[in-house]
Amino acid sequence: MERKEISKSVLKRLPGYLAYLKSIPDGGSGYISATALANALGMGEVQVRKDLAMVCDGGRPKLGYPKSVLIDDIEQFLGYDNTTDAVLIGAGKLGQALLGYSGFDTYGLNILAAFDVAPASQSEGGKPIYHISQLEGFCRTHKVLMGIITVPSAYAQDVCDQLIQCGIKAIWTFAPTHLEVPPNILVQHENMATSLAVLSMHLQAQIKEKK
Amino acid sequence: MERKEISKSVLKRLPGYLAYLKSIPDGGSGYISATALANALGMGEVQVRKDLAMVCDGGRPKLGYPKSVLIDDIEQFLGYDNTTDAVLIGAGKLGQALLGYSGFDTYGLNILAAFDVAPASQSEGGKPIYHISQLEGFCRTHKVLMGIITVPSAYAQDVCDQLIQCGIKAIWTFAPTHLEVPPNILVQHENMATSLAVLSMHLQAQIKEKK
DNA sequence: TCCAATTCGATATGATAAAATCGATATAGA
DNA sequence: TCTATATCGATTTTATCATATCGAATTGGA
Repeated sequence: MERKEISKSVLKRLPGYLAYLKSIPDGGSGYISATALANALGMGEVQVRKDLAMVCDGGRPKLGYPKSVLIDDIEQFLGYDNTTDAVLIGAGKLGQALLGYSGFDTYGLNILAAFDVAPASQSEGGKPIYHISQLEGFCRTHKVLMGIITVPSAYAQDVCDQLIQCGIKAIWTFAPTHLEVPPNILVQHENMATSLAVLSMHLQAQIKEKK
Repeated sequence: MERKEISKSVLKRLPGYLAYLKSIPDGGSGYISATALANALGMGEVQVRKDLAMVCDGGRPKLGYPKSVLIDDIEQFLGYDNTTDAVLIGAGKLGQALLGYSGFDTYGLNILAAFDVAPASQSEGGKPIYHISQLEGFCRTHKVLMGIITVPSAYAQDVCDQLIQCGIKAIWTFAPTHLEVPPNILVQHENMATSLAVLSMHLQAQIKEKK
């Protein structure tokens, strides 16, 4: 499957398909249809089919797609097959939670080490925690391209600048603040505030409705 | 400002404006223009203006919006002024990190307690951790409407069903799996997998480009 | 062998969101 | 007081995404 331009919205749905495909047992025909996937995940079947067509070819009428091939294709497309190394800045509670989470390797993410201004606990979940001053040296020698920011908002921009200085190209931030970066750097906000906004809006609507 | 139908994409941008507005010092004219906001956050000025028009009226030509009024209006719109109570299920590392995070009260979220099958540490960051069997009683007495799921994927659907049983109307889940719920329940995925997908896609493109 | 059922793939339509354009208004400075 | 300018607010245009429709293909059973 050659690589096409893909829209971000398709990209964001792919992990969902993948998780579901992996969750169903191996028995049965070994085939899965777009229709079945759509029903299971509560989506439109056309959308699923179009999404799958982006990453995989060889869907057969009446049968669907071979499950194992489909899984492989999505994983390959998402880059789960070759791991990317990352560093994490900010070894607070959230930082340590991420550092200790063992599930990232299935997504092809490997957090090499954490950095902090006060590296209290030396090693959390097998991963080392260094002083922030060692960041640049570490990134250069390991050719790290991704940085994860879990520091308070006030320091996020500082850390962000440092990471870029170290040659980082992609930043995953949990700080609820805007980060100013050059155009070739990608910033992905894990924005809890937006999620909460959506949720509380829903609750407000529900409460209002009841009156 | 009366409440209109608002699109989800607008809703998701509002916290960003709010965070920026709060971050700038109080000095100056006390006014902020949509143009200035757009430049600061790297967005189109028309979009910002339209978004603000949804939640606030009284922008004045040549000056912009009064900053303090704007902040209040957005906060009120997002429901940050009246707190919503929530329970958290799964007191693992991530669960405890969320439980101990003190920043949620600024978003109007108040996590009352956590529940787990094995409530090892009794009380994390001042919040109690109970056994899962006490969930329903607790939710009923406190009239809790929001649940936060931080259990492994395998148990997520179970927990989700229990929460709905307890009268929960909105669910915030960190488990990377699809949840089946009745139509009146809102599920908000904090989907780390999708964020990673976007990031790793960017890195792949960058690496490819360099060749 | 033939037919019905199901699914794929492509095309067309519709909805939604972003961007551009334009006139109106109020402010600041001359 | 008058004029130039910056900003708002509304309208229109464009682009993007989601949904619906239709024909082609293949399988499984009659």
